[in-house]
Amino acid sequence: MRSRVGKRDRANLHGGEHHLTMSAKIRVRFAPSPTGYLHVGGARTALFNWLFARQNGGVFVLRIEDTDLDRSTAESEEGLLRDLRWLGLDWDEGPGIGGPHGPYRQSQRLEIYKKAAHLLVEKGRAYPCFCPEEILEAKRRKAEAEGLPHHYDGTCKRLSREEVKRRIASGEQYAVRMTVPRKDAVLEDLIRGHVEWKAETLGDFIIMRSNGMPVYNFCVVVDDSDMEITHVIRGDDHLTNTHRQLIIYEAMEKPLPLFAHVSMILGSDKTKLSKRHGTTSVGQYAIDGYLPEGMVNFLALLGWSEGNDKELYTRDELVAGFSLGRIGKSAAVFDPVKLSWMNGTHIRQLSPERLAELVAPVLRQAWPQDQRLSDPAFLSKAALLLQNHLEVLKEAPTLLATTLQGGPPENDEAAAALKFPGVDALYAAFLDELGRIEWKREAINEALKAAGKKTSMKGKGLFMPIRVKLTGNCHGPDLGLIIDLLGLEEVRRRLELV
RNA sequence: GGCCCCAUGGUGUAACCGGUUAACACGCAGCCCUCUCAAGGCUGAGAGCGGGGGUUCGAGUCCCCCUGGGGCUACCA
Repeated sequence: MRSRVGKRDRANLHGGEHHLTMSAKIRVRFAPSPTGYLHVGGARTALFNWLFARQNGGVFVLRIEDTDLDRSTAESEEGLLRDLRWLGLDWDEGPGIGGPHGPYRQSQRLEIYKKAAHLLVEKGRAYPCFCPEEILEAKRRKAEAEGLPHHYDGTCKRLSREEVKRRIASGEQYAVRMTVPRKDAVLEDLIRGHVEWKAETLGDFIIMRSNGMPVYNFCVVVDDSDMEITHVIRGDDHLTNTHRQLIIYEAMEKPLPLFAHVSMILGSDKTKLSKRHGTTSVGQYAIDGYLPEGMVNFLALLGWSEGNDKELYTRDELVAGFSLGRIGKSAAVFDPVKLSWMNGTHIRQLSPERLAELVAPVLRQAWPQDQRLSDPAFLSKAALLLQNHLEVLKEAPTLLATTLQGGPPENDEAAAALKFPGVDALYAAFLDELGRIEWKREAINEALKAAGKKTSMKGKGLFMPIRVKLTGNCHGPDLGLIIDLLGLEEVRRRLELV
């Protein structure tokens, strides 16, 4: 299905001005830093990249940005990969897979950055800077106090070739600084449209630290360029970084990718989404029994819409319907209530067998001793009974507790149902009917009706005593399903209990 | 402070190049279905499109200003 070309779709076509599009195969990347868990914002960025790649038969690259050695951990990286896999966002190149543009961890690409930086110095687009951090800091403070823009003053740019050579030879430590051209920068962003920065907004900035480690903005450009990324789809927080990156691209004489800056996800109070707003970790949602298809569906609609009323999507439908041009500009509030609802709709779409598979471990954890929970037929029936009641898998034990365990009336209302006149005759009649049928759902319902007829009970008077006697509760799933699940022996046991 | 981005009901979104009573979904209320609870169906309340100026016969949609929120401003990513 082709989506019609709207106002914003047209913005896509501006890509023609850039060098790296049309003929080249589409290549996108998700580049998280392994300094924590995968949060929903990152997941949504990854999803948009993945959808775009899959839709266009492109390549989805996963790159680990771990140049901050202090904060990056292996566990964090593993968690990231695990959660991405859980969401079904498989990558074509990256950790665990490899690919022609590796390595895919920045910590393993140090030589590449060094080479690139030296090349820029040789070309005169960057220069060594010997200024000690403390002095720079002091100058910055002073300028700030006076309310002036605090840009690097260019001290080391004016150094003579000989002096530079001498100081390097003498082992002096130095950073590498970009020479920022006196030229305004322009970005045609696929989502934000035309964005520009005045030249004087930016001073010469560092691309290699004096300890030899590259700086983020530099790595990104070197890697995206090296990995032949055609579309950089990333968070809004990188929009202003693009100014520096544009300058680096130009200095390196590398073709530009297209950029698409996606807005942030906010918490209920419209501030940046954080732990205090509730669960933000994708891994936690997995543990809590959300479905990846529910999560993906929900995330896709946070900032994107096909332009119609459709809200419930399968993965394939998302791949088919997605377009960068229809991503909105404004930040979106993460609404866990709607996520739960949406997850529920996806649970209802599952086959009872599939739901049984998913819910089995949760139930077994709640009742490790219950033998019935290893019987697929039993689980399937349990799933049937749960299906309209679950929003999240982990609710299953609570919902099933009274059915599985039975028990005395839970409150006065339930107790009252057991005192309806003639209930003992009803139990007996019902058990009698049950005893002579072939155990099938329709037959169970027939038996229920027949017992009602025999004892002149119907409606509440018929169902409630049996329901309460069986489960101790006057609310719950369809009574026929409960009886089918429990089986004749168990039903008999519970109904005969005095 | 400087620069950049954003702004439709409580929330997510829709409203094609400006032109019907601003639509859909979540949530909320009610009704129907029903043994109950859900699910499902239906109905309703809820925004006049952050505020103010323009442009126009006509603006949520274009322009300007303001306000609010967010981001960047580092030898963090």
